[in-house]
Amino acid sequence: MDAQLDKGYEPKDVEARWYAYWENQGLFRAGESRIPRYSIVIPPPNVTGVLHMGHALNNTLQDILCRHRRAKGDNVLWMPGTDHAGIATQNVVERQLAAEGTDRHAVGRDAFIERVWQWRKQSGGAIIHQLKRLGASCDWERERFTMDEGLSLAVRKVFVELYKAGLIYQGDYIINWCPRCHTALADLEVEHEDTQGALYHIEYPFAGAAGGLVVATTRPETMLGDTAVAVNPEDARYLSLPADRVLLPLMDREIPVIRDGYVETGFGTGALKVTPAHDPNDFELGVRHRLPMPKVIGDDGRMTELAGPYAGLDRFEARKRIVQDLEALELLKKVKPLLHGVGHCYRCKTTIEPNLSKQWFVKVKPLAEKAIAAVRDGSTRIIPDHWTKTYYDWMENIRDWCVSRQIWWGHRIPAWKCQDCGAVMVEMEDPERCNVCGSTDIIQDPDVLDTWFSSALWPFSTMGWPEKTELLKTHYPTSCLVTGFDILFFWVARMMMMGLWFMEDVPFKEVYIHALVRDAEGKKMSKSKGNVIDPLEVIDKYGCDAFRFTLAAHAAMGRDIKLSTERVEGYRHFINKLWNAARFALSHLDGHTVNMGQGTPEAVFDRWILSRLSTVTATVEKELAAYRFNEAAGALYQFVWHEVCDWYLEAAKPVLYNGGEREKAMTKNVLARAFHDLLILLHPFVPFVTEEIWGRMFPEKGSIMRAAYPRAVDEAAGVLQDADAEAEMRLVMGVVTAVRNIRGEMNLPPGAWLPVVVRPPENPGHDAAAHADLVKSLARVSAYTVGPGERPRGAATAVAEEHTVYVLLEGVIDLAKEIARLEKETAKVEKELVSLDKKLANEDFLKKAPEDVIAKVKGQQAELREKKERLEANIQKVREIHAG
RNA sequence: GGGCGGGUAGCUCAGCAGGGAGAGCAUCGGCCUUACAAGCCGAGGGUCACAGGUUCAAGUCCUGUUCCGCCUACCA
Repeated sequence: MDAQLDKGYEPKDVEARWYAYWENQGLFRAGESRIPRYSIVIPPPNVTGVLHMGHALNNTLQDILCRHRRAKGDNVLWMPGTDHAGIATQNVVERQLAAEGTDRHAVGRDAFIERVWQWRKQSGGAIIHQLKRLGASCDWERERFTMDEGLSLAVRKVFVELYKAGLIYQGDYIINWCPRCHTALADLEVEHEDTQGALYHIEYPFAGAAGGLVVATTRPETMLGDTAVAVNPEDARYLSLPADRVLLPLMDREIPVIRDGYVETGFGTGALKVTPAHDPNDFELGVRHRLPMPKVIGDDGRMTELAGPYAGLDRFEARKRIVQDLEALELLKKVKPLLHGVGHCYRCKTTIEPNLSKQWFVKVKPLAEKAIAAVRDGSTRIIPDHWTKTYYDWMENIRDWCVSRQIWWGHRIPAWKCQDCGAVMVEMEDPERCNVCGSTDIIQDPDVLDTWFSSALWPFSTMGWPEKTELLKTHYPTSCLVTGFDILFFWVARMMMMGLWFMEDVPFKEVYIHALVRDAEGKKMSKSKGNVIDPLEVIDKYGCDAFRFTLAAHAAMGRDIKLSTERVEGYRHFINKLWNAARFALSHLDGHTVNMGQGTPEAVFDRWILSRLSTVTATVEKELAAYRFNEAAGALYQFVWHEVCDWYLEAAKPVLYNGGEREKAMTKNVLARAFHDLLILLHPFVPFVTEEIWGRMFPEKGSIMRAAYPRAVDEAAGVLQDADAEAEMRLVMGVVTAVRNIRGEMNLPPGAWLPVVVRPPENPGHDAAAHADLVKSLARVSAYTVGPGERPRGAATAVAEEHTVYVLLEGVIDLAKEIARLEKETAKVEKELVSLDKKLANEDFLKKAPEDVIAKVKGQQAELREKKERLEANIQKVREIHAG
């Protein structure tokens, strides 16, 4: 491998090459040891899915955690896979069939399912490849699919056991029906959207009396299925009515007027038409008042034969016709525009039809109780904490979960019904005859289970449950779940319930809920808005590492990420900066036998960078442990760019170029050590570029993934921070910055070498002269004099770290300009000083504030006073010269 | 209706346990200084949404107001 680096970092081939290498070397494989172990199960993307920003963020964060723990020596399992996405996948294949001019009914159930498997084989794995492009270090050899044999067995066992425990039942209830997908949906799967509709006021004439009751509805077409009109028993308007029955218009059917406290007197007319088969509340009323429940809207969204003259019409067409007909009969009294929430299918956006139907339900209360308790007692911690409340709210108000779906692709419900005696059998083994009457005329329920039913088992079904596998023993419960809040209820809550019930332990110790990725304007990305940014395009254009670092750097807790490609571009600069720093380092390290552990560094900048390195190591550790990815990324960014590149490399240059052999070797050791540790720290965030640099810099060491993680604290040496080195460097940097500042403000030619004189305070903590060479090279100083004495003539002045810095400019200096500059600086100091003086003049402050705070403020005050005095003295001097 | 999050520099956002307001980008000035112009060196820029309160001290804690976003809910 060539040790020289190209001038710019070219991610493309680097990424492909290293990913293949990692995979081939088995570096993502989970090991056997139990302790310490770290495990995460991936939120399985839909098998139909393509990688979007949500996936990219989600998996980048998981990868950072996993690579970090792996580097620290933990046995890491990152379990990958996909779910079978029942409805979505079926839709895909049905579209294929439609294109061929056929449909699933013509093809038949078995052949259709065969087609789905075929599709999955050909194009179902797309997202897995895309996750690899992202650098995800999943243990791919363990990849699972919710329709795999083992996971299907788990689903069956769970269904059978819950059924036998009385926690799964079948019944006729109102469910959410998608007429397009032709299936029931769970309450969660309905998206409510405010829609501009209308409130139609319709008169139902009294039976055998004049006048009528006016009801108000947003869905006039449901009136065909009305079996009552309800009013509030307290409603003064309706206390006595001319008749207790009304005539249902258009249907010529008499229906009763019932009285029920559910009806709001304030809404509409206070009279509610009751359609038990097509509205959840009406259904409740229907049950309470024993009303008939005719279905007038069929499963295909068309009116049924019970809809009389409207039979066969599409539900929306029927609405129009009914409104027209009512108008003609002069029974339509009013139409008022109304903005109201309308449910839509989360898969196809079709308007949901509440429909009476026989479905399977999970009785979730008993499961939810355990799930609530586990979070309350801290067995599982939700981060950030405020989601805990949302979790409780939902769990505490949970309603039974409709799990049957009228589609073909999914886990078939293991229930058989005897056609002779009606007995229902739910068993692990397919029954051959009725276990009550012995009849062989038994039929399996045609429905399949909600995909989320199988996803709920993911943390243990992927590890081989119901077998008691080694993997389960080692890695369940998992350490952490990383996910977006959009599936907190769909998935997280349900995993908690199932995990606790079947494994008798939580599925994960911690749940980290991350933000949503939005577009630059803060809008949710969606295909229909056309504002989606394709992660793969971003990776192609800017490189995977730049993209990952952008995501990590913006993954602040509890806040959404507004992503734009400009930002990624900015972080590409960072990657390039790192690359070029490494290029520089390599040009000096190449051929040098590095003894990183040998010798004690002497040069102040060497000691300083190692001290800073230990600080950033500790910071990364602390922030990652708290899921503050942005803080960890920010600390690394700051360190690489503004400490290593801006100061360390520049400080090291004179030695590296012109130093003696011994000091050169020492600095090279430190340079190598700094990169060694830094690359390891950065690797979880930017795996590719770090591995590439590592390979060139330490070719004998193999993959960076096998390297020993740096320590923030050394057991033997204790704290690795070097306070003296840091203080000395602060002084050097202060003087250098002061000189540069003067150079800039006075518009001096940047190339010019300037003489500088430094007047130290009476008791300087460190000798400013000690690092004269450093100051000279960093600030382009020709002659550097430190010591007491008069103010030099014709000098520009600055104060740094209690030292007065004079840049000698005799002959060139514009004295008026210098006075202005110093006055500006003084004003700044004064402003700060005023607030400190005020604070210290306050007796309450002195009495009540903690001592360390007072000491700190006093110190600051003294420092600023000193600085102010020095500045003022110099203004005075310059004035004298100016005047004279 | 209920809940949650947010309003800090021109933009995007940090600010974790109250103690001298920060970063990146953008802007302005100066530089092709032998790792990097995807760069270097400087500079300017904020009534921390508004109003009260607690405190020696509030961007940070409390109350209210307002605006924005999201989730949730059976007023047809």
